[in-house]
Amino acid sequence: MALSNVLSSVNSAVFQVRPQPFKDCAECEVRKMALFQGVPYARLNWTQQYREAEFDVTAKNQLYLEKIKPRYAFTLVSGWVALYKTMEDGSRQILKYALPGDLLGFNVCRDGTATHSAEAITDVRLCAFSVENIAQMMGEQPEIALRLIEMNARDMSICQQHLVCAGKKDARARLAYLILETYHRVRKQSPTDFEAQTNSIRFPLTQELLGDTLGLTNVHVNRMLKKLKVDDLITCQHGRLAILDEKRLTELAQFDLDAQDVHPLV
Amino acid sequence: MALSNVLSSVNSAVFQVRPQPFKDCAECEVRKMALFQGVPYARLNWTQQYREAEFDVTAKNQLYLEKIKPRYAFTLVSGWVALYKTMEDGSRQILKYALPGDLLGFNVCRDGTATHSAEAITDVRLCAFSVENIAQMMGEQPEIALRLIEMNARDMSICQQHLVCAGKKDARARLAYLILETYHRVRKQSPTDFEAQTNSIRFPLTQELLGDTLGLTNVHVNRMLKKLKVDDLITCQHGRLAILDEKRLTELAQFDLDAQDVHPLV
DNA sequence: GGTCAATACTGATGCAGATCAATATTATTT
DNA sequence: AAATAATATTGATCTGCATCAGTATTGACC
Repeated sequence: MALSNVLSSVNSAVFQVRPQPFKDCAECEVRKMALFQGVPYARLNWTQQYREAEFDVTAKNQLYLEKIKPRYAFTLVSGWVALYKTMEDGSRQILKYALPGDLLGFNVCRDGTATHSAEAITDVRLCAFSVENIAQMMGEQPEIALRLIEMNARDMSICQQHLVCAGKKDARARLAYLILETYHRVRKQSPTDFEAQTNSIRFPLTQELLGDTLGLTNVHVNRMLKKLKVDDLITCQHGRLAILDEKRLTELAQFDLDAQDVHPLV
Repeated sequence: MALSNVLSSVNSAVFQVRPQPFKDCAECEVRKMALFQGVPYARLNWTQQYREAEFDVTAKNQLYLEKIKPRYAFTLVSGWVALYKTMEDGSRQILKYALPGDLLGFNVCRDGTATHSAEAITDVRLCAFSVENIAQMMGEQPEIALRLIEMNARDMSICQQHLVCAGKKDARARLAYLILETYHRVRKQSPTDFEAQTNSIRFPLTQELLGDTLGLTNVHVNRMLKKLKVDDLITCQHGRLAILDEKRLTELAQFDLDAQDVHPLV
């Protein structure tokens, strides 16, 4: 992706603020997966006050950009967001696809600028927290800090596994790994996007995005995807992906389901 | 490294318990870099009670192993530890080199088993916490939870940067990156291993270890290392590494010093 | 339904880094 | 100091994926 693409998005209107009033925390469909998971029901009017706004952002817009101070951290309510770092030559490495419940933009450089950029892959809805309020929020509610530690542990494990893929696996295994990881994450974090009948998930990732995630070219992703299809391991078309033979795919990918559910010792 | 190598280390005696009594937290040389950083001086007798033992472990022994329940989490007091995942073919991907102050073995799978293995690269000293006590410790002292979040943010950023290297950079840039990152980490976390005179650090990593970190063969690491030497960017011999031209090396590696110091929004 | 842009697909060729096979050097042990 | 093991170094060859250069298909918009 060209760098100009990123920069132009910033100058154009990125956010559409959702009409007030937005939903209460008590009615939030992702709270049980998100940062406020452990907050008792009776105290949700307390969490409420830290919510700044809800944003709806359409696909291909940037939520925040590397080297720029973000005004908000977000909980992703619905849709997919790609977090990525941009290289000097304008290409990018995708670090993670955020799914509903995930926390975005919480870690920054010492000067307050973002360490990476975030792009809406689909239309998304975001719950925004002003960066100024977060320290206070964390201090007042210890269960939030513990939940953050838990979410960090999971994210860390996922990142480490991607590193293993990049360092030690060939293109086909890496692709199979990403597919399986995504399949399991979607089932957990976005269950309405899973259809049991066909064992398939909504899958909005283009072959270029897959390449930017795996350190491969879109051309080579295409060839490996074809291999997985002709081997009757998956089907992938019209924005849906079906797992046809999870067992064989898991072996091929050296995918470890246990490592998807890592916890701190607390 | 062959898998048998790992397993044999477990069966042999791994730990030598250091003669009691061990140092107080108040005298600990790494506390200000470690998990107890924020604990007020007056309350260090409180942290004290959670420390289980001190261990001295000699180079090439394993501290804990993937898929096995560890009995302790550790703060590394001195020396270098490699954290790695083992592949089906017996090769390994090194995830991180732990340096003094780093916390080891804190994240585990749901069943309590380690997600990765840990090997002492040099002789090391460890401060051990029994896994049973950690939850209580974290609950009683909120500044410990916040410090953990901070350490997680830093580790996450480092892991993401390695992912970028593996996905987007050629062998020479990756090697240069690892060298610079290690150089800066050693200066901060193990200042006695830095010599300003020669701008050099203690560097116990073999070319095989470098390869296992970067997803390269030891043969290719050797060739790239030679390139960096003939270009007068570094010297590397007898367990020491000197940076001769940090500016050019930084450019070549696309190394970003800001990303070494990532913080949560608290 | 037609136009246009984005995405998917295919073939030919090139190269960075792996693999294989030694030899040389350095560190460790006796 | 000699023996041994570990690590480093070098050359020759091979290969997985990149690159280049298209064509085909799909989806979005008028």
